[in-house]
Amino acid sequence: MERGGCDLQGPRSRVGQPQNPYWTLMTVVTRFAPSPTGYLHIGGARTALFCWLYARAKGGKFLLRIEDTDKERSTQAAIDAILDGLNWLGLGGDEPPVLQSTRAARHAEVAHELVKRGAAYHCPVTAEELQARRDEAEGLQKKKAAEGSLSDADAARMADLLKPFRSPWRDPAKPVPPGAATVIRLRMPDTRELTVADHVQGTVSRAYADLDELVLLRSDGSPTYMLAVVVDDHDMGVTHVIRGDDHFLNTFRQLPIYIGMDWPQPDYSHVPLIHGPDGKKLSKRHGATAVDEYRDVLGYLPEAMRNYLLRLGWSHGDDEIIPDDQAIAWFDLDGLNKAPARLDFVKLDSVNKHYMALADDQRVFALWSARPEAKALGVDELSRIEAATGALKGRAANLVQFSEHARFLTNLRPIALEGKAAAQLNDEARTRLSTLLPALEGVQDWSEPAIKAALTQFCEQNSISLGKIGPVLRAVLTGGAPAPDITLVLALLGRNEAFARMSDHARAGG
RNA sequence: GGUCCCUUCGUCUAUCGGUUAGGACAUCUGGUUUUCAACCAGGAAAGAGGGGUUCGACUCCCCUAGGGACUGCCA
Repeated sequence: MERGGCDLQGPRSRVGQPQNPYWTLMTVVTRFAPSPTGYLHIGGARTALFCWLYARAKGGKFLLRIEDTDKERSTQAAIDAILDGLNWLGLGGDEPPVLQSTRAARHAEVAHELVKRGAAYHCPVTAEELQARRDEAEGLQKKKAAEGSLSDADAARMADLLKPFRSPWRDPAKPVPPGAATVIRLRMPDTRELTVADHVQGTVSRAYADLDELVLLRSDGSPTYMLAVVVDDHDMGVTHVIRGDDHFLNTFRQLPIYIGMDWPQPDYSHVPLIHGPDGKKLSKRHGATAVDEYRDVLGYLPEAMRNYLLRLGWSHGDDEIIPDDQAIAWFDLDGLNKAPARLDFVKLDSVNKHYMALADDQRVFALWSARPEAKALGVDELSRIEAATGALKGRAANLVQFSEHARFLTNLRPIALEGKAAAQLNDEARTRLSTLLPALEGVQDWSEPAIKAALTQFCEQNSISLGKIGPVLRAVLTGGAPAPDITLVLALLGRNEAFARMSDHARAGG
């Protein structure tokens, strides 16, 4: 092993004096480092959750860093959207977010230090030259695909081009032409291999010879991502890097920087990406990739999202419902799965339903009232629904369904009868309904128990079961919309609305 | 093309050489019932394929197939 990698025992045996106080104290520091490309991706949210949980589980710190080194693509709006998504999920950082762009000078300083130490060198090879090399390789690949085979010369040329890049200027004896614009390039050894002991991916080795000599500092003096992550992680005292496994191979590119600077290496965990229900990498085509859609459109609760996302790729025996405190107590890196998991909205629904039922009535109502369908309603209807929230929240899997379950409380008289509800309303039923009305009119206190008592009494006096009147009542009151217990429906609608709905149909039938 | 990774019921997963391969969601059947929902009971449902190693393999090794990541002066 090339003096690095990390062992599975936790923050690596930091040989020498730890240069960072956190390591001295063995305090865990994790970070989530999104690039501001517009919104918080659901997969990123899960990664953030893992980082957050691990920090909490170990009594450490969870930090945020915005990777905005690409100024072209970074906007304040995107940064705000990501922070907003994180905050909604309750995954705010323990310190204000670090903006990577503000640290360019420090990055450059490290690049020059690496040159001084011989771990990197100035290189005048241009991006265009490199691109030409890749283009030529691609051309030969296409030729091979088209013609089935290649001449020996072409095959050799292609093999050569496909090899990891080695600049002629890596040889210290070869002086850079005076005046030439240069980048600072990382020097990769030609022999030996690097080993990473990743908590998720296991112990994986890669030959240095398979690694490109990547650019650390661009010709304009700005740092590349590969340099910036390492410097920032080091300076921020990050002990545990938990990130998407699309970065796994990048680890092998970054480790030489730690080695060149003689910095202790962090512990790595590369978690698999989330796939769509069809098993393909999650993309916009699948719908909901941005977490704000889960909140604003799909109507899920943040605690449900945390629970669901946690179970996607992590497990603790047979446990499914894992509230935050339990998650913090149980979370560990070794419970993470290696294979990508698919998003399953049906399961998310069931988890969310659980948390909706537990949630405070006022909170559920407040969340629901922010939705567009709520904004279209009048004051009476809203207060009716507010009063019904406790009875309705446990019946819906999300706020969209909550709307559906609350529909019977909105004013739509005369109620249009749907499907089975219409079938209930025959002449006999109308007549019975008409005889019921006076009995209910006698109810002084329009409350659920009083209504129930009146209904029971009515059934006894007429020697019928509730089954004879219940379905009809339900039909005229709700039109077939989902609704709870019939006495509760009467109570929730309020005396006036209930009678109005009943009268509409009682009279119509004579 | 190269390097690396992945593969247990439809889905998320348990199992860490010996189990009737367990749980959850979904699904199906039955029950309860004032529609839908909820609830209760029960059922069906899995180790990608092929070779090894072993007394014994879902577990270890190899090959194949399928999927994925990386291969930028993007992050």
